[in-house]
Amino acid sequence: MNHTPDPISFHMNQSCAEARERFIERMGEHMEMEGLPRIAGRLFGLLLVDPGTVSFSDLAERLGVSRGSISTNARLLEGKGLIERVAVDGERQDYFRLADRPFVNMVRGIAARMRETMTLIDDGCRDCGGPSVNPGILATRDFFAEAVENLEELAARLAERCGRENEQ
Amino acid sequence: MNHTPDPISFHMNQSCAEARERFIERMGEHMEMEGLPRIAGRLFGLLLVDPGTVSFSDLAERLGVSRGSISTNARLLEGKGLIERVAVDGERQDYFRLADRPFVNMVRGIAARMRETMTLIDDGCRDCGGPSVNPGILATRDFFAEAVENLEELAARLAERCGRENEQ
DNA sequence: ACGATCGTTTAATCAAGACTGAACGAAAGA
DNA sequence: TCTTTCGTTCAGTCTTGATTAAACGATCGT
Repeated sequence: MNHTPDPISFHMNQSCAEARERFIERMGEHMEMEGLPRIAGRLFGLLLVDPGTVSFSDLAERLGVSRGSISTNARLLEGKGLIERVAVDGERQDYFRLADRPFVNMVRGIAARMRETMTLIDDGCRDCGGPSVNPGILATRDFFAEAVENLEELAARLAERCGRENEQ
Repeated sequence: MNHTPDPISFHMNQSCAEARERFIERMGEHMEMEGLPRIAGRLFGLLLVDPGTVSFSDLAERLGVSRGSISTNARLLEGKGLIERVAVDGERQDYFRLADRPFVNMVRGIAARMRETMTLIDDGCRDCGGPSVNPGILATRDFFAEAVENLEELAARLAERCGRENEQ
């Protein structure tokens, strides 16, 4: 208790902790911009910063939100393949950690949504294919096709790199 | 007036019109899912299937929305580089059509936003200073870097292809 | 000058969803 | 069995943002 911490490392830890907090908030804002609940983004950010597993109630406490919010948003992130729920032997609580390849799954999710858009436009091309169709719709379809291909390429590259580095 | 249309082409037009309506609505729902106003999606869908240019008030009438909504959402889509506002010589009204190089600017916009988030994370890393930057934050930063690079690559490819096809 | 028509803006309404707190059923430990 | 702790769910609150109608300034035609 009466131990004065080393001023340098104390300052380091201090600023590091602040940096982590900022990172978590930033991720919350970013994910909110992307259409997800802010709490989901903060939860993801917390698990990104925290190397180990974090318990359900720790999440609620550290993020300062209700257990209900943790339940909902954790399930959401699980569904997106960004985090994983793990059982700890002696413990009754659920624990969470980052999924194996969170960003790969994230990009794949985006690609899937875009592919949906593409097929929607594709159907439009086919059904509205009268003589007087706007040629712009064809270019649009091509764009989505290329974008989807591009994203899946990116996902593959990320997956490969991920596998090389720590074969998760 | 007393001209009975060719039954085949008449039926074509009929089903085509229905298909277009459906397409417009679906595009509205889809864009709503993507975080844009539904009207913006329907407006975009209308210009996708309709050849040529459509006037401001035609948009309002055909979509059954107020002129204010057209004003707001058309500006939004213009900002994203998806549609263009064109002046018709004899007309006072504004006319709209699909943008010449759709999506290039859109992709650039997405890339810019991601780059912004990335630099924010970067700053956070730097503030933390020491050699012991959180590995999770580093991985996130790297992911954003690669994603941004990837997007800008895609934008460049699209721009080039666009320029080849109609040398604008 | 006047009236009409254009697009924009603003205040107000309205719906969607994020978040919470309490209630609930399940499971573990006493 | 009783109590506690767990995660989920549901009703309710609250915020955000989409949409509209009306007011507005600008511009054209007369």
